[in-house]
Amino acid sequence: MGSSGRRVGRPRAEQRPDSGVPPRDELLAAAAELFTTSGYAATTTRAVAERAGMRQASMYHYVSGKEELLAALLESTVTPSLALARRLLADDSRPAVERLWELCRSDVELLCGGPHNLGGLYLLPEVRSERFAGFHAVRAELKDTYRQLLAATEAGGALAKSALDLRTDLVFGLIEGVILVHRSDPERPVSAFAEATADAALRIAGV
Amino acid sequence: MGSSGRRVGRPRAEQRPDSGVPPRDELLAAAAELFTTSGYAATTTRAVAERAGMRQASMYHYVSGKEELLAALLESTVTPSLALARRLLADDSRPAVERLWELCRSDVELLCGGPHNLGGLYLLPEVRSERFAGFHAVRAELKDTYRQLLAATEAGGALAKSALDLRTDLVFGLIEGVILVHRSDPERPVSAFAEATADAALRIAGV
DNA sequence: ATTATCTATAGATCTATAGATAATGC
DNA sequence: ATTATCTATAGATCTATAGATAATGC
Repeated sequence: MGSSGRRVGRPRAEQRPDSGVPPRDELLAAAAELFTTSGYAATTTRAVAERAGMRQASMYHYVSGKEELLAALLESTVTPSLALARRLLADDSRPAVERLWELCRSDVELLCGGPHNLGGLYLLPEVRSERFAGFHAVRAELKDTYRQLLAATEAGGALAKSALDLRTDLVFGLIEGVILVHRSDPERPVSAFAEATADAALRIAGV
Repeated sequence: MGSSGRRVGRPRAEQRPDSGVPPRDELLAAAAELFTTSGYAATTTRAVAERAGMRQASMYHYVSGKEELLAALLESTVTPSLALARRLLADDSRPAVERLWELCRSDVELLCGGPHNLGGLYLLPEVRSERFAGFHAVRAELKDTYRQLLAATEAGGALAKSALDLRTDLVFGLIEGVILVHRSDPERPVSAFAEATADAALRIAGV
């Protein structure tokens, strides 16, 4: 009954010590690593499955194909970020600048931290496809929260709509741009960098 | 003898009005468009060749394969930028802040302007490969020029090395980050955006 | 009986080469 | 003769399905 012990079904061809992680999650982790390193199109279902410890065909027992893996990974990156953004937006016990700073810091941490470079998924050309509409919707909402937080700051409240939109784009661009910085230098300690980026974001925002 | 008129060799299967552009350049343009839209791995040699008006196999008369196309495109994006950077670095008739601003502005213009989104090539995961060492070398030199210009500003001269490096990364990150901004909203007028980004870069730089 | 896996493979690619062909050049 | 192209295709994939197999569950 415990997590280890005998498992139903034919044993795997290559046995490994049971990690305790459900197979679907192992597939996701394998896909994350391979997609960010080699790209989506260049990653074969065989590579994903084998890295997750099973044969190529067995993958289809858990997912419908590569596309589902990418969709799930994308949403898992942006959803926690949006959750935090909403919490910060609602929390009026702290000044807006402070909350904006915190959102930036934590987004950089999310994009650059973690075992594999999850932010790197944003760079894949395939991501633009309509098939990932779910991800795009969440991301658009996240960006809108940046805009609202920015508007709620003292300096931000004075901006015309077009100026506010431009600053939002620049701030959001800086945050997503760190993915590229992180890609060229993955060794850099993340948390100091996240704080420095949040500082820079506020300077761009002019608040 | 003129550019139009009869051409040596078997005629193409699908004839088109002669564009006057050499076939290799047409292949490069086709590859640029397809690589940035669909990605490198997902773009087939057939798609490139056919968009350039020839059959798949004919492409090999001009290039050795896809890889050569990407290498050439990458270098063509970054080389003009480095040339300008060097000119600006040498020109001591103007204050360093002004020259840094100009470099930022013109890089954004280069990355986001142009017929196809050339900056989008930077986002391809394949670009990290050793095979594009030429591109990486030029890009590293470009980044170093940013650093030197930053160091030459009044405020920049006072920074410790580690602080200078961090600011360089942030500025360079912002500039490359505009590729992502431009990808989400390709309609935005480029030149105003380039100026706004250069302003933002100076604010990040703290100069 | 149910489940998780396996092996095998059909069908659909895609790349790069071989060899033929249809122009101009001399 | 030279050149730029073509058609055809071998060889190497890659995806997704079909059907077999080896566990546990009852």
